[in-house]
Amino acid sequence: MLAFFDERQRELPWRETSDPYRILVSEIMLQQTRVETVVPYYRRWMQRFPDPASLAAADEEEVLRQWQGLGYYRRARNLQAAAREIVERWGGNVPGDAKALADLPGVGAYTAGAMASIAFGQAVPAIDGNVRRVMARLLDDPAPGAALLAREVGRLVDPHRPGDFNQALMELGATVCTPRSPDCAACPVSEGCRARAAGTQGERPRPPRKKEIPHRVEAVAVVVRPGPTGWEVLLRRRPASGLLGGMWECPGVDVGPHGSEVDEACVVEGAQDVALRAVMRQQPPTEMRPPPLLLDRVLPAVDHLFSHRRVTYRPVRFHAPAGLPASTSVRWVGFHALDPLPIPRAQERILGGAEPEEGV
DNA sequence: CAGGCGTGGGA
DNA sequence: TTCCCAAGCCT
Repeated sequence: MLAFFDERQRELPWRETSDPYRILVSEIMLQQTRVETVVPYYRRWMQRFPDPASLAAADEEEVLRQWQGLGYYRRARNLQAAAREIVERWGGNVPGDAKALADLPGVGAYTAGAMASIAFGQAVPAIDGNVRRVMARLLDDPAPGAALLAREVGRLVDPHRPGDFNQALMELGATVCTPRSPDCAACPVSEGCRARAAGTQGERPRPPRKKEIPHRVEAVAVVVRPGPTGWEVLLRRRPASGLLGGMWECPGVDVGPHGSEVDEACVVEGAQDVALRAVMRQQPPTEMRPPPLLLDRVLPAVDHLFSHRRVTYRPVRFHAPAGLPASTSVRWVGFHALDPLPIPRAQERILGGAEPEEGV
């Protein structure tokens, strides 16, 4: 495995350093995310947040902005929380103790093992999806449990080069022992592979049963108004927890399952309703009258697939008068001043086709 | 332990 | 188009 790694490992930016912080950032970014996707994010991140102190001191909004497009945004919040813990509790140095690592927010069994072995040279296993698949095939076990995997990999890990060994196992899974059509001819350990001997490598590990993902329709209010430098749009910030936590978006509301009787009138009504709610929030409840929102037009639908649900956004554009106030969770932002705000992909697509053509 | 939690790329 | 993911973690 070590010879395989020495010969076949890919050149990756986080393999050019021994800085535990940099390795931590790469591990968090790589959770459920492709290497090719991570590389540019990693480079930009290291430019902006080169050490735990700079990350700890940053505005959370900028942290999320740097993460924009990577997905699973809780990782970004957790990473900043981890940086703050590293600064305050560990003097700015990532702790090398496996227990202390696992206590950091966003660091679970895999990441703690990866950090302990790769960054600190400890002979512990690091079991991710690749390793699970490789071991399931080597053992010809359709569903190896966590305890068995930890035991077996822990027994195999090289005490002199634990980090390289763990990465070799992952690299093998990523480039040779792939989920579909594994290249057994190129595998350095195919002779000891029980699934290969039995011809069952295509069935290991057993694929998990897939669940039906719900498809919802969401009415979206694109409320625009003339501003000093062009059109502005009303955005609200999502709650810190849950889907797209802390990201900014046009106000939207679920109006039912896709395929049901969701007609255009229903969409317009839902959008207007949620727009008014966003504008009215944090208003003096007494003399505030609902502001006039002029229906402009229904914009093209945007279909988006999340990890666990599918959403068809039905944006409707309204014009609002000047002078409506903002708050901590509601802002008016120029279409050409969206840069600093963390905005999810689907919202980018909605906003991309939402700016009025006419001048102010 | 099941389910929530993003995104983009390849088959 | 549709499906399957890809270096998991948290509740």
